[in-house]
Formats: sequence, C-alpha cells, structure tokens
Amino acid sequence: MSKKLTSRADDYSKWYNELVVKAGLAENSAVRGCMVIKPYGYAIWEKMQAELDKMFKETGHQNAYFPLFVPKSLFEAEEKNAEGFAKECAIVTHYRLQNDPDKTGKLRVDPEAKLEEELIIRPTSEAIIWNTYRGWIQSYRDLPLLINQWANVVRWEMRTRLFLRTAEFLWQEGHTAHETKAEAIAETQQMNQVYATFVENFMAIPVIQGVKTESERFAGAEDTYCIEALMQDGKALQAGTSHFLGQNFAKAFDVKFANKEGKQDYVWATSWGVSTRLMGALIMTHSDDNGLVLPPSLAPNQVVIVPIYKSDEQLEAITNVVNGIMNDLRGNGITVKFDNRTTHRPGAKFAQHELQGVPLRIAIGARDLENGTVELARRDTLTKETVELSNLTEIVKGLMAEIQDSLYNKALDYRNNHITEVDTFDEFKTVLETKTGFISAHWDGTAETEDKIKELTKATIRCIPLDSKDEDGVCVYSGNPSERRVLFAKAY
RNA sequence: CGGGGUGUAGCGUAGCCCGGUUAUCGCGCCGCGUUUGGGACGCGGAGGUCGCAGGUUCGAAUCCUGCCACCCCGACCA
Repeated sequence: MSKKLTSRADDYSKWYNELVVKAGLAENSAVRGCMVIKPYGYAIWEKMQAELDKMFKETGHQNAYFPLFVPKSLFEAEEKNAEGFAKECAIVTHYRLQNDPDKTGKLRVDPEAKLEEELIIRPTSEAIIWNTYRGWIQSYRDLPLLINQWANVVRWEMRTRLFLRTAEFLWQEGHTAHETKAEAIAETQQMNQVYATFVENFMAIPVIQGVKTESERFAGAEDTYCIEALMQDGKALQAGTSHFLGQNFAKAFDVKFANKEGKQDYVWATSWGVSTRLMGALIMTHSDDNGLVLPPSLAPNQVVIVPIYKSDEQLEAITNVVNGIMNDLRGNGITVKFDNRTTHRPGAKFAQHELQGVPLRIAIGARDLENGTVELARRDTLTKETVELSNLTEIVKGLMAEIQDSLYNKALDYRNNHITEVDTFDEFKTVLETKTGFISAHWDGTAETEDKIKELTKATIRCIPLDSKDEDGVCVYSGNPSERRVLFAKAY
C-alpha cells in the first residue's frame, strides 16, 4: 500500500475511501454492507453525540430505548411508511439453529423454529414507538411527549459506502407527540434548526435549511424539513431531516387523547434524525490531499506534541518542558497528546497526525530548549511558525477558535460560490456538468417535471430553501409559471 | 434482478494468452545496527490451501466444467 493518499482531484471516491481507512476512522467488515467504526472514528462520533444530546436536553427532550425488532403487523400499520421501507428490510423468520443432518459440523436453520409472525429489524422506529405511545398518552396532560433514542437501524441497501450508506448505521431518532398541529410544526422546525446550528457551529459545515418536495419526502410524513450540505466534489449531501408527521401515525396506531374540552382527538407527531452519515459530511467538507482536517470542537486531540531528540537525555529535558505545557493547556480545557513513541521518527509522526486531522501540532527539540520556543503547525493551512514558550497557552487558545472559524468560512465560500442561478435548461445542464454544485432554478411545482429533470440530468430537487424569496418566473424545464426558485443538485 | 469485470501473503500486484525448477515485486511485519527539525537506510528474516470443488495431463496459478465471493454500471437510498 502506498503511503500517499490518492488526490481528491484524480478520483474522489477512491480518495474518500482511502482516507477513511488510512486515518483509522472505519473499515468494511466481513459482513455484507456493514462497517466497523474504529476507535478514532468512534471518538469523533462520541463528541458529536455528546453535543447533540446536550442540545436535545436543552430543548426539553429525554432519552429512551425501544426494541430492535418490529412485528410485521405493526410495521405495516402506517401504509405509506411501510411501503417506503419495504424494499430494504432485513427480516427475522426463525429463532433457532440445529445440527445439519446432511453436513456434519455444520448448522442449519431449524425448520420447526419458524416464527408465527416475522420480525422486521427496524429501518426506523416510528411503528414500534407509536404502538408504545398509545399506552402512554390519554390526556392533554400527557403532552407533549418529547423523546429521543440513540440506536442502530438496518436498511438493506444495494450499494454501500463507508459512513454514507451502510446496511447498518448508528443514529438518533426523535419522536414527539403534540396536542396541536401548530405545536408539532414548531417542534419540527425547531429540531431542524438544532441540526443546522450543530452542524454549522460544531462541525463547521455550512448548510441550507429547506423543505423537501413531495417525492423526496419521508415515507409517511406531511412535510420533511432538511439541512443540505455541499461536498468538495460538487455533490449535495442530505445531512439531517426533521419530519412533520401530521396525524398519520396517531391514526394508524390509534393514539388518542382527551383534550381540554373533554373530547377525544388524535395527537400530532414529529420525527427527526441524524446519523453517522454526518461523519462522511465532515470528511468530504474539510479534508485535503494530506488527509483529514478536523475542526477543534470535534478533534479527539486538539493538539499533539512531537518531541525531536537525539538522545535519552534530550528526550528527558524535552519531556520536562512538555509536562508544563500540557498542564497549562489542559487547565484551559484543551485536549492535548504527547506523542513520545520511540518507535517512530518525527517525520512519520507529522505525517500520521496530519492524516488524522489533528488541528494543531507542536514540535519541540533541542533548538527550542535553547531558545525558549516551540514550533506550531496548523493543520488547516499547513503553515508553521515558531513562537515563544511564555505565551503559548494564549496563542493556542486563540488558534483553536481561529481554526474553527476559518474552516467554516472556507467551506461557506466554497458552498456560496457553488450556488448558481440558471434560467434555461441548457444552462442548467452545462452548470451541472462543468461547475457542479447547487443550481437555483424555477420549477413548476409538478412531480412530472421533477422526474423528467432527474431522468435527463440525474439532478434532484434537494430542497425548497426556507429563506427563498417570492419571485415570479418560468420553470427551467417546462416553461410553466413558478413563484420561487428551488435548489437542484446531484446528491449522495 | 439485468449488463460488465475481478479473485495470487495483512494490503497492492507480476506471472495466465503460449502448462515445466524453490510463484514475482512493492508496502507493511519481525531481528540487528546506524539514524531521528517532514513518511530513514543497510543487512538478515517470517509470512502462500494461487477463491472452492472436480476434470484433462508425466506435470496446473496457467487449460476445461461447475460452484462461491467480491467490485463497477442501472433501479433503491439517512
């Protein structure tokens, strides 16, 4: 295996895959379509989880856990939802193995142990959760019910890709029940905003908030809000969704409550989720040809210190200085690792930490001991400078904030430069093939036009942006009247 | 499920068409030494059911048959 990563410009998917594996984030497992998340990748996911969880709690939600298995009769209760997921379900049909009478030492499924009712391994948990909620909700006093679950789900996708689409993935799914339609819509919007804030502030990834068209909507939803991000190859990535479910699930699972007038009514529902797919967004937004670039807020180690020494005595002298530095930095809430492995040379360590995206590297050698300095190397700009040891902590604190901002702004510039307004279909096709990115264009609002454009160009409507302005125009494909522009792109 | 392709060491590969010593090379791994401010170098070493099962042959990684697995393109997709 070569040491250098494939360049992004040469082969984006190959670069992505190599990076995920070489940076130690994840790898394909022996199980079809499934992924092993390695410790370094999981450490980043844990940081994301912690921050999201905090934001969910701050908006009044609680965590709970529901079963992995969904009996088929429950699964099919909400028809549109069931239909939407039917083609990608893993199904448990038996509960026991036995020795194979034909092949010694082998096992087979015991044909006697067939389940009376098949169990679907959850592709999403609306069914099992709403079936449970029926017993929890009787009165308006039980509402709102604001619950989140951290879980794994299984969707039997045909083609998989590390983090972006795997047969099993980790996510969180919020499921809430409300007294009124307005309150449920407000919740849907609030959680989409929570996602946008998290992804932009924490992951330094700019997103566009919008609503999906009917054909892109979640199966069983009345309205799907989403955040859409743009990757460095010009393709869009749906980074999170928040659904207003109307009374569809309440009706399917008979979840009624007595309102203030004493009348029975169905509750109003929402569901919302983000997954380990966000890891893919992180990688494809910030990384470069040297590897991963992590925003300081998500880096398991924000700073790494590499000693450069020629003898044990020098290492000892350096270690003494480093211990002081680490105390200061840790006292200021900065995570720092001293890479004092004797098995690797400094150059190899530099390369490894760059590959793994550590935001800031401090190198310290005999020269620095004499001068009272250290060398700082920023991962995002790949620039180096020598600074005085005396004010190192303040400098590092400043750099953490600066790197976080700079990553966001760089991604924002790229994104904004890749939103192109077009008014003719020829221009649409040209921009899509040459410039790539989002295309802002008028659309007549029909599914037929949407399908036709998808068929001709592979571009789909990513969303109708929440901040889109009313603007009279004509549909870029059909020429029929349109009231606002929508965003098209090729998507992951 | 339709179309195309590939299986040789942990990874990436040569050899296959045209059968013939001990299966090639690089990375990685282990040992010793010299090194250490950007992925070190030298010497030595370990590691293989050539996807699986049959067949043809004096002889099969190589030819034939069957099977299996995986990858790419399409429909699906957080």
